[in-house]
Amino acid sequence: MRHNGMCGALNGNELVDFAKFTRVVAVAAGDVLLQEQGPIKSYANVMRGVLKLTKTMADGRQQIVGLQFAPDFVGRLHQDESPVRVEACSDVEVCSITRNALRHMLEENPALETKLLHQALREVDQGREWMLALGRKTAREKVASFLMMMVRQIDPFAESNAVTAFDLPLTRAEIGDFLGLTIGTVSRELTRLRKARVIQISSHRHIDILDLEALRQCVG
Amino acid sequence: MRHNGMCGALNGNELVDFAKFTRVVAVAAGDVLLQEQGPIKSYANVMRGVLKLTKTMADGRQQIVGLQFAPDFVGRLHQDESPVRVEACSDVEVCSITRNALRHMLEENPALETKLLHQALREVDQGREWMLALGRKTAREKVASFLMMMVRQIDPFAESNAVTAFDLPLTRAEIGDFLGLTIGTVSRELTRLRKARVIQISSHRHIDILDLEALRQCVG
DNA sequence: CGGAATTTTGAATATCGTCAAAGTGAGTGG
DNA sequence: CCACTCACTTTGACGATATTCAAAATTCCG
Repeated sequence: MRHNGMCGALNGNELVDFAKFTRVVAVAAGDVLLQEQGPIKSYANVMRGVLKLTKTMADGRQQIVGLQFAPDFVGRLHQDESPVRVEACSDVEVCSITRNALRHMLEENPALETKLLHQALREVDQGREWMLALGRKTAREKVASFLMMMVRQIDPFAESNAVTAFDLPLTRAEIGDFLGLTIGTVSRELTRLRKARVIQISSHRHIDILDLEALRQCVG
Repeated sequence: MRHNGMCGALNGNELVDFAKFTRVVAVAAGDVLLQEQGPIKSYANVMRGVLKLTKTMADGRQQIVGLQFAPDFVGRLHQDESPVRVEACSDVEVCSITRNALRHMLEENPALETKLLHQALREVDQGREWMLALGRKTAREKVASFLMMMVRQIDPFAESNAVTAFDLPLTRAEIGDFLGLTIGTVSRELTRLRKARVIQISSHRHIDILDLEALRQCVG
């Protein structure tokens, strides 16, 4: 069920080519892979860690418009400038490939384009899901939806009674930038969920889901 | 510069095939082409008119997550259920094609997949642009951004001093659903822009842009 | 011309933002 | 190992923006 990145479209020989053209790059938390409206010198695949895609207004207001996990493809195809800033939320490893090498691989390997189309369509769907949250959900529902998204990232088929635990890849400020809320509201709503015994929070980053069904109710 | 739909990828013979597999369908304002989570029996291209893509919550709250104009492709590829409801805002003509016929055409014609990838990437970009608006812009900025979007739909390169006029394809309620606002707030902000002599409104639907530069200032 | 639908406008309210202060935890260096 | 610092988070009081609900006005269409 889970998609498996560029490499999944390749056979033996192609994987050899792939290895020739790509290299693994370590990216530290906070490093910027692409600037908003900056040139796209290379593309990449996330191997490990979390990237955030952000858009910023002239006065500094910021919105996270996407999160990328392994094995997502990174970079805007068929465009010279990146429409978003791409920044590492955690330490990240990516598999980097130059524009030319990618173009070459696309020519050799039509299945790769199909792969990329699939990811683009998934990103469209995800974006629309979040548009509903941003436009119509309350702060409480937004925070609950975000937590549900994290749960699904761990276990797409989590049972209602499952107890899940994970570390948030984002700070409170980043969660706010993702949900269109301020840091204060995010913190208040998390506290509220904690006091309602829906979640448990350890050292700010670690979340235990105590009542997944209750969380589901909260998403609206 | 302007993209030209599925047909642009086809040569003479392929266009003949295309005509065999597709048929022009008239869709009245308010008609639903696809239900949210409904089956996708066919795909289409918008030939004329405006479609809205919406998502709805259990309690009826609604969000427009996309608008489609000619010559956009309609329908979620590689998925059996539509993630959005697709409804005609105005009387619309589409060029309809069955799933099987489209699959056949994609097999025959690799350039078509490239076309569809291009559109998907554009939709990702548009979605992200609106996520910024939904999450971070004020009501005033949202309404101004919407009007700017309409202007660009007419004339992508409108000059600062150009005087543009158009009919809104959406009701106030739909504009609200698009911007994550209530009908009242939309109306108030339009009134405000009118009183500031940035726009002029005739019979609710017709808009004259009196001061495009001022409108640009308002988008944030 | 008349009735329905849509839009505008107003008053009161709720939600979330702002600003500031206090609290917590991770990392550093003694 | 402890103390210190810095960044992040929590919490509180207050205020602004957008919502709700309702009534009046406008436009559309038969």
